[in-house]
Amino acid sequence: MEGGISPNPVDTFSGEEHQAVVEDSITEERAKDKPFIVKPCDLDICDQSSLLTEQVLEAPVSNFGSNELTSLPNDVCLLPASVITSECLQKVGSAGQFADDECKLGLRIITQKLDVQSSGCRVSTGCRLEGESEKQIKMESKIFRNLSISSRDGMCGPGCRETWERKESALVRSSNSVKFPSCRGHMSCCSFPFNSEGVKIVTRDNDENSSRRTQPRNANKAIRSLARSGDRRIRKSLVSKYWKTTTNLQGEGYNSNKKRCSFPNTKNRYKRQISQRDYPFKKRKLYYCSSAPNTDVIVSSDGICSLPEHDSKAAACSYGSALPGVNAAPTSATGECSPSQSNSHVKLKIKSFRVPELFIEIPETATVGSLKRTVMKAVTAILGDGLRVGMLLQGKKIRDDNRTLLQTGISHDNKSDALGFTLEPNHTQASPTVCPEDPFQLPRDNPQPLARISPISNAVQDAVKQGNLDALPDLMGSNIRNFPESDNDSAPSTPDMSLEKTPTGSRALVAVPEMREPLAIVSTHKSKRSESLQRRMRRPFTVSEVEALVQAVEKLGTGRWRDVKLKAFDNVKHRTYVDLKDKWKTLVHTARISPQQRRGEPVPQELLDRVLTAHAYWSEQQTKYQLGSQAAT
DNA sequence: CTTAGGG
DNA sequence: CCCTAAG
Repeated sequence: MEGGISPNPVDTFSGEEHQAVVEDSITEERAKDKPFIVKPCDLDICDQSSLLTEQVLEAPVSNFGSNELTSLPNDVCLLPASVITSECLQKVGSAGQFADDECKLGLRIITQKLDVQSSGCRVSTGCRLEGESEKQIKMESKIFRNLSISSRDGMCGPGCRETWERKESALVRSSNSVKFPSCRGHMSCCSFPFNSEGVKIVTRDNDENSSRRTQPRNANKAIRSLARSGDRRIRKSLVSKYWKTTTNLQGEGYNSNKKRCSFPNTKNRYKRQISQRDYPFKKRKLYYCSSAPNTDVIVSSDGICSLPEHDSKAAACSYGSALPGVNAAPTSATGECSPSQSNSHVKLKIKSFRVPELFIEIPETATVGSLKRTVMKAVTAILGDGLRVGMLLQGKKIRDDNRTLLQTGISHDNKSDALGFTLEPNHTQASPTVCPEDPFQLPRDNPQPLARISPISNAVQDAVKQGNLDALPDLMGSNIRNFPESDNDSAPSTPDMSLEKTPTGSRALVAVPEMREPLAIVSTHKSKRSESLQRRMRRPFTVSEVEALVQAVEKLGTGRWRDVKLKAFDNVKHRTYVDLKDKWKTLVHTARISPQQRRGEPVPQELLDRVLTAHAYWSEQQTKYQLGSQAAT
């Protein structure tokens, strides 16, 4: 677990001095219900020639209690970890707008934790800076520091730990170079395709493993095409979610990190991307590493109940207004905190939310200002959409908001760990925060849940899939159900409970008073931007799909994929005509090889025969046509 | 945007 | 599936 992780929080600092500073400054604000202090401050590191340590830790921190930054409307926001991303960033973001139009805004998020001294605690603070535009800024010795405090390891769930481990990634700024040792725990990859002025920002999906692309291709079309058409879309990619500066630039921590991190030669690719500025950035699977739920949730029958009664109710209600219907149920035996009603109530304790990460990839030659701006853009872009809550049960995403908890399988006697909550971007909201001329701004497309989950086979998911299923052509017949097990693309359209819809949703989260482990990390979730950068999820063709394809091709031929699409796969968003063309290609290949060499779901020989037949026929037709046209000329 | 092909 | 060149 050492992978780039500093076992001792203090290691990330230059010494006890800083530790002390942090401690002191935090003490005042320390409060259980105020795990975080989010405060935009006028931290202008641009003119500093000294180590950031001072500015980051002393100046800002000291200001917390002194109201020196009263110029900002929301200069101090106390927020629980659960909302660090949404609320915090929003606050910060909005404040930032007021703070300084010159973009000399320093965003600082300090996590307060009571157990700083406890073993396993890690202290770090996030410093997100928004800077001037292209102006080259000299800050030879500036350091960005990421600072946050985690709780005791013992209190952290797996996900939590991972989160913190990744924190180790640091950004070290020294001399004229910016290093992004983005080692993230066990993750073995980091990429820093820095080249010129390009900047990439990508938010990494926590569930990227599930290799799911949320956005239906069609939905992306506009964007993609837009991008393709040579727009000024700037591609941002991932790099490191945490930018930390270590006072000891040459410190072991840094070096070790550096060693551990390989810097894949993404230069070429980056170059290409820059030049094209349009195509989805191909994220490597290496990035997909986290599969843990975003939250540590305890659904208990053992009396754990950290939510105030009203919150519990609210939460319950927001999950489908199911409980009201269950009236006769007796109070759970262990319901110490159970509401005074006779219903069976599910008691939830959301220990914390782990939010998605924000990766930023920026050339070493980029200016500090551009980096700041980049971060700001990313943050504001996310903020614009707000967040919504997602829910996982047994690792599967629950999309049907209308189901009752019972129907979904959540009952008062549920086992813990079954539930998971996620904060997802809520793309239904308009975002007014982004500057119009912002070159980094991306079009807002459909919602992109932060957390992807693996195929959902649950009945709960069926409803979600309806859209696609319904779209299937009748020729699919009864095989309709065989279609892509998980059409996650439909997720966005699912009326997930959103913060707006569930008045108590966000409030409840905020209300959690005893957040002992502020796991929340300052980061942005995946934005539309990244969406298009992600590889689509693999969706093997089902037999029925193959049949539909074959049938369509038999009739239309092999050169009219668009028509094929329209005929047999219209409304099947995730199958593009290119996909169909590719599939036909593979079908032909499959049909030609021996059955033993075939992989995947076996395609009935009958279909393969038809494939060959149709292929031969249409090839002949094409040949004839070509010969004919040649003769004509 | 579509096609057609290579990767 | 992705990415492109071409049309």
